Amino acid sequence: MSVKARRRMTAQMDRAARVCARQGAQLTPLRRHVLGLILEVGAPLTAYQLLDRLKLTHKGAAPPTIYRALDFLMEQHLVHKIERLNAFVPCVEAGHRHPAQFLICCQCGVVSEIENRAAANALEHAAEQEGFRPRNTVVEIEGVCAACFRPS
Amino acid sequence: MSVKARRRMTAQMDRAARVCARQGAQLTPLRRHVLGLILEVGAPLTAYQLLDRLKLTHKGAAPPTIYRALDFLMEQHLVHKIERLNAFVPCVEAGHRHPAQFLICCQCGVVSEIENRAAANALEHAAEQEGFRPRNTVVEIEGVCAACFRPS
DNA sequence: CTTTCCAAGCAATATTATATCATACCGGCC
DNA sequence: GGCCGGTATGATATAATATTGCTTGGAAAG
Ligand SMILES: [Zn+2]
Ligand SMILES: [Zn+2]
Ligand SMILES: [Zn+2]
Ligand SMILES: [Zn+2]
Repeated sequence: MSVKARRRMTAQMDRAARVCARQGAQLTPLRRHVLGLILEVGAPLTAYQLLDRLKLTHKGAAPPTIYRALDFLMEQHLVHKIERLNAFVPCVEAGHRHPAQFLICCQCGVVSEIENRAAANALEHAAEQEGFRPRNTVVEIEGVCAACFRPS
Repeated sequence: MSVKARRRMTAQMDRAARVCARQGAQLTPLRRHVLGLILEVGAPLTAYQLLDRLKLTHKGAAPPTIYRALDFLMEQHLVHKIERLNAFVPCVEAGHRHPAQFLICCQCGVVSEIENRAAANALEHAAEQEGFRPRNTVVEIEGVCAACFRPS
């Protein structure tokens, strides 16, 4: 892991701590550790992949351990679940509830979160035209990322 | 099941038959039966719910039976999977590949598929801005439907 | 008739997620 | 100190979802 990446990770962790403090939520060592695993890998990880990593340092971790931590982190808007992959990624704009939009490359597996207001607005409009009140919007776009399309 | 609903179902089944014929795909009795189960219920059903129903008339059906049928039906664009629910619904515009957009009511559970070009275009645009080539776009909007919001 | 292909049967297993009950810890409070 | 209520975690079991591998049978192609 590069110095740069480590610095970014620390910044994200600090941010997470502030977010939780603001909400009166407890970012316990365990939850912090799980968030750390998600941040350091930088790729979508399934609950059981996280569990395996957690077990290395946290003997006795079991499925509920990881799922509870993930539930907490999702409630605090620190991580997202990618439904198509049953995998979890850090939120790029941690701490705010916002419509989730993901680009999922089916060649290299990279998932990137985008925040496109125009698209979010269009979707909200579409829902309202049906008399529907959106609460939680998820967009998952599978395709080929720029890097894979032009393997320069 | 009402007469009207039955007629609609027959029409959808006929359409499915035409779609498959056009593709040289075999809508076998088993696959047809599974599609029928999905059409007649009109609510999202999980694979195992479908399996239970299938077993009533098709002794010996097992998980692969239903998953294979569902895979086929999805390939033919006759049904969609709702990732958030691990459940399957008929496609309202059967037979065409198209961006999937769903409104999921968290109160009554109703899922309705919409086809909003503006939103689809906005999303495609958003992806292309990142140099991403979308292949398969899924939108799942959870919220409160008109009926539940105004329980007149 | 033989080969080929594909759907379906069948058994086992893998993966993902939750239920339940017990224990530990931390604060306020008497 | 001793108790109490709330929250986080430990521990075990089980539920729910999905896939793999191998076999069989029947129809279509050659
Ligand atoms: Zn986010
Ligand atoms: Zn890629
Ligand atoms: Zn559709
Ligand atoms: Zn509703």
